[in-house]
Amino acid sequence: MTRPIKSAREKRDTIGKILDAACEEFAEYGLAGARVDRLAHRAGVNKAMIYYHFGSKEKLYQAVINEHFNRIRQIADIGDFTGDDIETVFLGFTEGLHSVFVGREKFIPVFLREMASGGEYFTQGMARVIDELGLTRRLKKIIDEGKRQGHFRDVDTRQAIASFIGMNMMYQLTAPVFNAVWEIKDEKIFRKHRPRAVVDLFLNGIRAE
Amino acid sequence: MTRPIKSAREKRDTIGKILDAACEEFAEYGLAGARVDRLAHRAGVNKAMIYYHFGSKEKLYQAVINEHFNRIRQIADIGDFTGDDIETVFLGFTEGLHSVFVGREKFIPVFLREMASGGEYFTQGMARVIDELGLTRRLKKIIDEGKRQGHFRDVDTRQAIASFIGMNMMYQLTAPVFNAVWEIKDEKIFRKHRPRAVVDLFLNGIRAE
Amino acid sequence: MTRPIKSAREKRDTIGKILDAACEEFAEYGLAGARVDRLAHRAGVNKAMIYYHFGSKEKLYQAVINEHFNRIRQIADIGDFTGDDIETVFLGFTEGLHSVFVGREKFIPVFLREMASGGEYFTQGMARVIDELGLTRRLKKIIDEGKRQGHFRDVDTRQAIASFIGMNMMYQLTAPVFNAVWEIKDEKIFRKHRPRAVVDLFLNGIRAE
Amino acid sequence: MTRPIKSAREKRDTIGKILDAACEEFAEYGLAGARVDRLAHRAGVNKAMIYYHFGSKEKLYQAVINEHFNRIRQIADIGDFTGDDIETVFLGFTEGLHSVFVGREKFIPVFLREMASGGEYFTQGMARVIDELGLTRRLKKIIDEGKRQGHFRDVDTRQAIASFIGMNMMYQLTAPVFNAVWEIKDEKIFRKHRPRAVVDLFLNGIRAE
DNA sequence: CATGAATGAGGATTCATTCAT
DNA sequence: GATGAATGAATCCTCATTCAT
Repeated sequence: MTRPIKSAREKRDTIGKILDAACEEFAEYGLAGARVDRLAHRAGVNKAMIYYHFGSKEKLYQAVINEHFNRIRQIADIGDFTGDDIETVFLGFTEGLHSVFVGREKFIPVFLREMASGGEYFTQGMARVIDELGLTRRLKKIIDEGKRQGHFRDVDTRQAIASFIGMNMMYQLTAPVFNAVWEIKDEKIFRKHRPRAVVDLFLNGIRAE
Repeated sequence: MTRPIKSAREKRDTIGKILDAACEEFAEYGLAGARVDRLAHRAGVNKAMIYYHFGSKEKLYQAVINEHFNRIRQIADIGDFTGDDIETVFLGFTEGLHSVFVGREKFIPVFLREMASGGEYFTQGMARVIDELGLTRRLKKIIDEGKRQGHFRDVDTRQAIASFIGMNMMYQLTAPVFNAVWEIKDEKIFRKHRPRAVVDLFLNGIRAE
Repeated sequence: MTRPIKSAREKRDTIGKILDAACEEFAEYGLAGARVDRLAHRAGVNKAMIYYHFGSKEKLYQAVINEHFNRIRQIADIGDFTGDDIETVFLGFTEGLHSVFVGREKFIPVFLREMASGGEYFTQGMARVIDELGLTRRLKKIIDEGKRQGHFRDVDTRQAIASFIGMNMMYQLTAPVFNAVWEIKDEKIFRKHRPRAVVDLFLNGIRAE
Repeated sequence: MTRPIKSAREKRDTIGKILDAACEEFAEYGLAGARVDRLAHRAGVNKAMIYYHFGSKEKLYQAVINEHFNRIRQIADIGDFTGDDIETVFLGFTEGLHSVFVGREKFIPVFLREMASGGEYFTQGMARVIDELGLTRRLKKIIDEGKRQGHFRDVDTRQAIASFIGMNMMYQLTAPVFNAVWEIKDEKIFRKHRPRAVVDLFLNGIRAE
């Protein structure tokens, strides 16, 4: 006789609904501006459930961030970025960097605000995740290798990485403002062409003649 | 009997103290998280004075942003970015972009948070200021010119600009996290070398062989 | 197939565990301060069980008090306080008064708090229990008798009773504070000697020379 | 030109009103049962003022207790309890003990509940206050002296003190219940006669024949 | 009986803003 | 202009109680 127990899926439902609503709420208003009432309403759950499952607004906030870190981790193996064609390799990196927010655009404002407050927890989490993704090591290795083999000019590797990351992330993070300022009206197309444009510029920038 | 009247300098003092404290407070906590009590304490003035001079927390916030926009404007004419040497010209742009926050590092978190919330007021302000600086037009003009004269490859001008801005701004905006993630310990030196590295990479990236 | 049914003993176990935990919880925090969650945790039972068995926090509270009244009643006949030796008789009273809390020290704070709130239910319950014990009548009778027979001075009987009760109960009820204030470090010994000291003082106090 | 500043009296007014209302509220409901809303209403002040002046419900509670301690201290010198007539001396002690709550009957339930919860702060406060009053030392000294001079029997001094305190305090603290249980209907008269009755019983109890 | 989740009515506390002086 | 106190509308969080299984 099987006692019908709330399935894992149903359980996740309430918690999941809260997490989704939380990400939206925090994205729109920030931790301080988020209202638990509104958040609960958004999630369609009783306010007290938030405290039952997460303890406090802050802990819920961290849960949202953790959840995102975990999702990033799952992207980790999207490609191992190896291969003969250097262009393909860097396109791989670019895709990796872009995929961090794809499908989770809601998280971008949360990300920016965390940057703004420079929270320990977030900084460390980012460092850990990026380390796990191996981005740092792989990028460095490939560029250093290229320099040694004479394919790349003798640029400062760290500066090159900083530029590569900046080229890739900045538009993603600031698209709304960027579009307004630079009057980009065909955002979709612009986004589609972006990876190739970035890799093209970057590789030509460091390639030895 | 002389009624002691506060001098104009002293007057500005209170307002100035409030603005400075406000920038810090908003930087650390954001608009929603900022506390008028704490802000007043920081500024060393009575809380009611804030309302006397600025009317409300939000208006004070806008005053802080406006003040920053005005400072940027004053940098506008730092150089007209003309000259024969293309490298010098782009170094000029880079300096311009960097100077936006130099000496106003406290404002960066405010900036990031505004990016996050995508506030109309801020977006429009940014657009206006950048337009006034002529950054857009000048950059576009120079790149297009270069392409026409055959100095530059036939890259997508807008993508190139997006990359150039990203290279320049990203590190500035996210230095604390970036340093942690990429283990940059000599930030000062790294920052000093950054403009040259950026311009070098960018120009090599778009230059025709 | 035998359906396993909880035995009466096990049944009592849950109810008993709840009552014990309740006494502790109410003792430490009072009715208003008691938390049903914590109480359930203390008892090691599911919170809903408390409502299943007792209906509400208040009813559980009354159950705790009732249980204590019942225990007092069972002590009632510990002695019938008769006999020739007046000292033995009063020692009997003293023992009776002391036994009210012996082995139920946890109940003392509940008792004090009830005193504080002067609840009808409790006051009446106390009156009934004490009446059943016959304390009032017997004490009064013995003292009045003693006065008539010339063994006792012509003291005000009610005042004498109030003093006798006070001497007996006050230390019991306030031992922790009393010990701290009067620096009593050998509480055990002090308690052991207390009954004799009380009876000795009291009888000498009312005895005719 | 005198700037009219809120007088000390007026200042005390709000704080004083809160303290008075708090004593009542805490007396009736205890710390946990007290409601800040109701308390504020009782005091006729805005709820936020409680937090402005006291910080939290708990701190207000401590303020109430402290205030009472301070009042007790001010009674300290009501008499120096010296003189030839031993009866007068002990009447002095009795008055001292009674005066602790006279005019502050509202505080008694607070006192009882503190006894119940055995809070460090309270216990220590009581010890300190009583020490300052010199009750302990004086009582002990007088009884020991009396024993040495042969006026008193060789009773255990500490037990005698415990009895004396019990006789004096118990009725005060538990009057409502005591009256109900022992059917005391003329409380006023009973109270008036109490000090003499107590001293009479006590002195006869320890006096050498 | 037992359990984990759910609910709704509070309850403590905060905070932008205003007022009297 | 400057100050400390006052105000009222939130806002976070708790808790007794109930429900579905």
